[in-house]
Formats: sequence, C-alpha cells, structure tokens
Amino acid sequence: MYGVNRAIQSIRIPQIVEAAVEIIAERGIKDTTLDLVAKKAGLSKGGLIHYFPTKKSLIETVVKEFFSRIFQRGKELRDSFEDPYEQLISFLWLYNRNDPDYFTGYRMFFEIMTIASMDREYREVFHQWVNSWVELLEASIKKGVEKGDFEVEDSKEAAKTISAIYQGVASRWFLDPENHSDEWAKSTVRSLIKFVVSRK
Amino acid sequence: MYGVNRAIQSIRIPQIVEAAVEIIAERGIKDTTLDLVAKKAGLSKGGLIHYFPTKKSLIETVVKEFFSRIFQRGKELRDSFEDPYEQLISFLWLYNRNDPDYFTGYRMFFEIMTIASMDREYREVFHQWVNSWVELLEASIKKGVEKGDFEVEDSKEAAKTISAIYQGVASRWFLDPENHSDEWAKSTVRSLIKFVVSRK
DNA sequence: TAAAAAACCGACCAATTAGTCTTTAAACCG
DNA sequence: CGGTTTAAAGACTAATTGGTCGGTTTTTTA
Repeated sequence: MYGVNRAIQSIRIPQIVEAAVEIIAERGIKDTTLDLVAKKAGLSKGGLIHYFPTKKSLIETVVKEFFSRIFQRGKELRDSFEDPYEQLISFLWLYNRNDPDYFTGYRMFFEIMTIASMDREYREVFHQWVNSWVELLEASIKKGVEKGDFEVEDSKEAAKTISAIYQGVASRWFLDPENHSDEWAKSTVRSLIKFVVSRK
Repeated sequence: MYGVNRAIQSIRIPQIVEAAVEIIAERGIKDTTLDLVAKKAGLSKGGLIHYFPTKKSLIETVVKEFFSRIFQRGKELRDSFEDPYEQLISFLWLYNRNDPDYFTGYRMFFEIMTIASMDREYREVFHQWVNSWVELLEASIKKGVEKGDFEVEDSKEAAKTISAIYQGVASRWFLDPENHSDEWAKSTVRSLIKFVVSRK
C-alpha cells in the first residue's frame, strides 16, 4: 500500500531517521546497511533511497537530528528550574541508565565523536553542538553571578569547564559502569561544579 | 627475499602493529583493510595473514599494544617527578599537539572507546586500562596525603575524578581545538586537580 | 478521467574485502 | 647436502553492500 497521502514525507523521514538511529546504536555506522534501515523503517531499500539518495545524506540527517533532540531535552529540563545552581546540575539526567535514550544516546555519541575525530565536516557539527551547550551553561552561570550566588571570573571559561566535566564523567560512567556508579557520576559532577562557580 | 632469519617474528610483528596503528588512525578500524596494513608493513596480505590469521586478532593485538605503550609513557614521565602534585599534573603532556603520538594516539583512543561502547570484550580492556591509570594517580595522591600536601577523604575516588577530568578535557581539546586551546586544557586540569586534592 | 508525478519495490551491478589456498623461496637441521 | 619447516606471495573465492534502474502502484492535477 503506497503513498497514503501527500504529507507522507513528514511521516516517512522521521520513521527512517528513527530506524537509522536504532540500527546505528546497535551496530555502529559502518555496519549499518541501507537494507536494514529500510526494513526497520518498514519499507524497501528502493523506498529508502527515494528519501535519502546516499548513505552519507542519511547519516548527516541522523546526526543533526540526534544532536538537536538531545539538546532540546536538556534545554527544556534546564528551563524548568529557576535557581542557577539547579540549572547547572539539571543535566545530571544524563546519568540515568533507565532513561529510554540511555543506550541509544550514548552509542550515538561515541559514534559521532569518532567520525568527528576523522572528518572536518563532522568536527564542525560537533563544535557547534559543544558551543550550544556551553552557551546554555554560560547563561545559567551569568544568572548566578548576577544573583550573587556564584563567583566566577570568566563565565565562558567556567561553562567550558563544566561542559567538559560532564563529558568526561559521562564517558567513564558509560564505558566502565562497574567502577563508576550513578552516584559517583552525580556527586562528582556536583562537587566539581560547585568549585567551578564559586572560586575567586 | 624471504625469511632472512629465524628471529624474524620479533621484527615483523611490531612492524605490522605499527603499520596497523597508522592505518587505523588514518581511516578507522572498519576502513582498515588487511591489504593496506600489509603494504604499509612492507609485505603482502598472505604474509600478514601468516602472523595474524584474522583481522580481529590483529585489532586485538593493536589495541592492547597501544594501551600499554601510552600507559608506559605516562608512567615513566610520572616517575620522573618526586613531588606528588607534580606527578598528578605530569599527564599534561597529553595536551601537546606537536607530540609525535598526538594524532595517532587520539584517533586510536576514540576508535577504541567506540568499540568498547559496543563490545563487552573491549569494554573489559577499557576497564582495565582506566583502572591502571586510576591506580597510578591514586599512588600519587596517597603520597601527597602522607606528605601532608593533600587533604583527601577517599584517594581512590579522587583518582577516579582526576582521571575523568583528564579525559573530558582531552576530548574537547582534541575535537574542538578552535575553542579549546592547549592553555585552556592545561590550566583547567591544573585548577581542578588542585581542588580535588585539597578539599575538606 | 486521463496523464503526470510521486512513492515504492526489488532485481541487478560493481566494488570491496576477509579469508583460503597453492606455490615459491629461504632458513634451519641433521 | 637433502629434507623439513617457516616466511611470504598473490590469485582466487564468497560474501557483503551502496547504489542504479526499470517497472508498478498510488496520488495528484488539470
């Protein structure tokens, strides 16, 4: 049963992207085949190619989609807090092994870092992503400084530091869970953040 | 000109591993072909297969070799310092874009993290690697505590934290150099380490 | 309602590549 | 020196897979 309606693109593309994310998380980008993605998305390779003429174009879309989805989640949760410090630690939801995005999200993240480490184009995407997180953190820091809660010389620097801390802890927490519990991740990040925003 | 001498294995295997590391760093594990590695190592695919019957066996050896080489470097440099704090920051050599191992080392690291995120076996290798770094750091911390330089509740926890910090900063420094200078990396790590070993 | 366009299928092609196998040459050993 | 073992080459095989293409069905449009 083909083209049920003309707005089919707005259905198919998310379907395909979602399928691709899952396959990539499971097998990695290199072992993700168009056939598999197509099947998972409920169509044939020919159908898939109709929307994404090349594998590269599919991956690009998936990567951008993934980043923006995670970013959106983070931003929304942060915005639900008023207090600047609460905002800064609102990203601790990243350390939740029961989150539906847990496995998929981390696997995607490692895949993307690895292609970024090889490819300028993706490094640029990564750069923008980091930037957007840093800006988010920076805004909270500035708010805290204005409010008198924080003492920070350079809020951008502080934001970069906090962002890097989140990531370093995340890598350990995901890749070596045996030694890095949820509690470890959370308390470590909390304490480092406190230090970063209240020095000098 | 074949088998020049019987101790050839001890020459060929490092040659092959070295070639593989370079190819992997350049193209990633998935795009590393036996032919390319063989050629780079100065022999044919048949010759390569003689030493490593499968690609998997080659990769395993390469990963272990890589880890132990970098670890060795770190350990030796650390051991050249007496002062515990100097020892803790001795790993700042990791943030040197002119280091001969710079590109290769970081690329390998991302490749390995990514396979570790997919594969239990490699996660175990990663786990052991992290452990060995943590132990190295822990020893320095304990020394500093005994000496009275540091104030630390749980030296293992502190070591894990410092290790994660090194890694988080490293990821940013490598993947987004535009925004993360050598100086940023070094001063960030220095200041966070100081905090970690002297709190409470 | 007919023709044009869009959605979709799946057979096929061409390239890539891990691993096999046969052969050759050198090294070692008695 | 002759036989055995090891090192190495490289042609070949079989599987995989990205992308092409011709055709079919549905939807849109005029």
